[in-house]
Amino acid sequence: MAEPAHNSRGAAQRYGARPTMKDVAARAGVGLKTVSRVVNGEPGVTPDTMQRVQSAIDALGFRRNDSARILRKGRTSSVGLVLEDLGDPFYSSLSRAVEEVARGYGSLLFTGSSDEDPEREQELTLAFCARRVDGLVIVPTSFDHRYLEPEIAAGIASVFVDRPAERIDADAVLTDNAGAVREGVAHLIGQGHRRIAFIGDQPRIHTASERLRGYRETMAAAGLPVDEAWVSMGSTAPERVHAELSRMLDDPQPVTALFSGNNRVTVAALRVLTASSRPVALVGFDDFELADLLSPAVTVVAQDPARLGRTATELLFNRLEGETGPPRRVELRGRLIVRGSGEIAF
Amino acid sequence: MAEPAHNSRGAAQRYGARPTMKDVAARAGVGLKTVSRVVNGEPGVTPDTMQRVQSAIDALGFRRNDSARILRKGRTSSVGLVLEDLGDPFYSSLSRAVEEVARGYGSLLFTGSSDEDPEREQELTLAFCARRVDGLVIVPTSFDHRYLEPEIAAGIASVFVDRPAERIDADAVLTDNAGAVREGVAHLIGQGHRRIAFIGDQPRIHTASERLRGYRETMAAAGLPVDEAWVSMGSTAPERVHAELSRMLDDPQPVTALFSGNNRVTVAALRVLTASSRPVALVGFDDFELADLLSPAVTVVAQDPARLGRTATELLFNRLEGETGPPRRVELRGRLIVRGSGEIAF
DNA sequence: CTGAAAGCGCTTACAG
DNA sequence: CTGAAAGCGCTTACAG
Repeated sequence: MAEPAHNSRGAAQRYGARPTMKDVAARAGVGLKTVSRVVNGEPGVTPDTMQRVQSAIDALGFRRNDSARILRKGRTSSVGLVLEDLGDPFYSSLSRAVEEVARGYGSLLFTGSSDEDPEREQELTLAFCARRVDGLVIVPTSFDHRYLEPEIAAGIASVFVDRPAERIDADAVLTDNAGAVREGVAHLIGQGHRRIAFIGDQPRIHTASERLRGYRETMAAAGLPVDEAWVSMGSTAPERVHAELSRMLDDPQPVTALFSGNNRVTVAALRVLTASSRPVALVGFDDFELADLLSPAVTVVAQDPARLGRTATELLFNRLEGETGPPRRVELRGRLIVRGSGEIAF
Repeated sequence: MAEPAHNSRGAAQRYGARPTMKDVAARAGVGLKTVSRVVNGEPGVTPDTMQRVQSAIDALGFRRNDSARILRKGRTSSVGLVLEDLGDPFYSSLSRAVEEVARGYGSLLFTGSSDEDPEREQELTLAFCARRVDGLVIVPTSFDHRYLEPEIAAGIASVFVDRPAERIDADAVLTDNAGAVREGVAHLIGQGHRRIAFIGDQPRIHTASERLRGYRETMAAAGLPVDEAWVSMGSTAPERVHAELSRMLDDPQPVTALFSGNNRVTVAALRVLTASSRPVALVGFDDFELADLLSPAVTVVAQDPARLGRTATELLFNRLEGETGPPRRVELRGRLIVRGSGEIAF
């Protein structure tokens, strides 16, 4: 990064311009501490003095430098949020909820996307720690969070959300993924389906493998065999989903229903199913906008991203306010929303 | 907010625990400056000394406090993003693009939602300024940005995006809203429509009034009268859109086409149109996921939120790297995407 | 009611 | 190659 420009007088142009409390004190003819009192609304200043200080503040365009304040005070009143992709609707709802709660506690929010890259997650998280955020809300992507141990020991609160921490014991707020999938798959079985496909995200992602587990358990409980050709885990890129689903549909013994492992898979699958001649039942994991307007409308197992974010952030601030006790794990239930696509009977 | 807990020894529990460079120096038996050199990878340290310092760092779990560093250096390597709603897909795409560019310049991102409340915009923006962000990217909602003048004078770069600044001269990256609407409305006229409705956001929002202007200009240019009953500006809450559109459709002389002023209006309108017995043409402002899967698929005038964010942030960093010159205004073109709903002829 | 001194944890500018 | 002193802009603890 470029350094700030300096002018010929050798003073930093950009930041040297900024008046400080010392400048205000000099102009108002008072001590530094008096300015500090006025700026922070502390009592014990004559109305007359206060007036003089305020005039100096206005004249100079002074604004307190919170970086300096933070250094002295300890608390930064900021929270870091690390997630997979700020641009994804699921995470943006979650983010907004985190923001609202943090705001209620007077905290500002740093956000960053890990892009499902463990190294990037770590880099971001530690950068937030270096800024001394009071706490972290993390949608983790890495397999080892021991890198956070010194930070946590030093007092940075952290709550994991959507997925649990790996190799450390930490607060986590999750959806009961396996349970939610069980409900969705059982629903398909209830409609008479026997050959049910499952297309999910990369198996190394905790939620993805949990959801797969829910699928397998439900099939097994119903005494239905699972042909491994019906199961596909990997990238949620549309091309891959298209290819896999097409393969399953073109089989001489095609699947008659699909459970899709997240909203990206659902959207990609919809494009294939719309083009398909044979009706195929679909239940998707995660709700999405307009699901009710498609034909057929899409049956989903919905998570509540805002609630995940809100719950996690409340937990974070409880910790910051001194709540001790062992790490907590909160599980939220998914909710089956019946709309049509999941009720296409076999 | 609660103050950090203090223990009975009177030391700050949370932050007192944190080792500093001084602690590292003491443990390694070197001077403070040597630690600083090692931490920052500066040259001129014996491998042996470096080794000793590194051991001390690891043993103590030291991480440089960037708040302190920032105070001394001037630059904070952070950017503040203020927008309407982090949870809205349009803005979350924009945010992600801002994040990517900022990351490329080594900057962290503060984000905050104004919720279309001018006071909240100002509060957030000035809070970011107090943290001494290097620059601001703002989707403005207030009618007067003179509150930013001292900050800008003091060197905080700022770029407005999606909507221009009011009452100050500042860099802005916008979509040519009126132009894009003209294209969409002309398209409807081309399909034979004469009674075309326009439902938009609150008229005090710049983009909303610009889009309305585009509608009126196109109708006028085509020599078509506009019945004021066809025009409705206000909240984009689904209930209001439902009521207004229903009113227009139930009229003895109903509208035969609708231009919807943004994605929230489009979504709300779709629910009404789906239930309508008579086919009504629709062109929406802003593209949205799955628009192509609805029946009919939805014709839109698309903006590129990621490009808006990227362009604005690039401009911001150009300024931070010393580009002077008068405020710039960049206008991006909208793009008509023909999918079906806009081609329902009269 | 008011203010001078010390210190938060770093970097800068300088000297050895 | 190494380090002591001063300072970034505030707040804290204390004295008057």
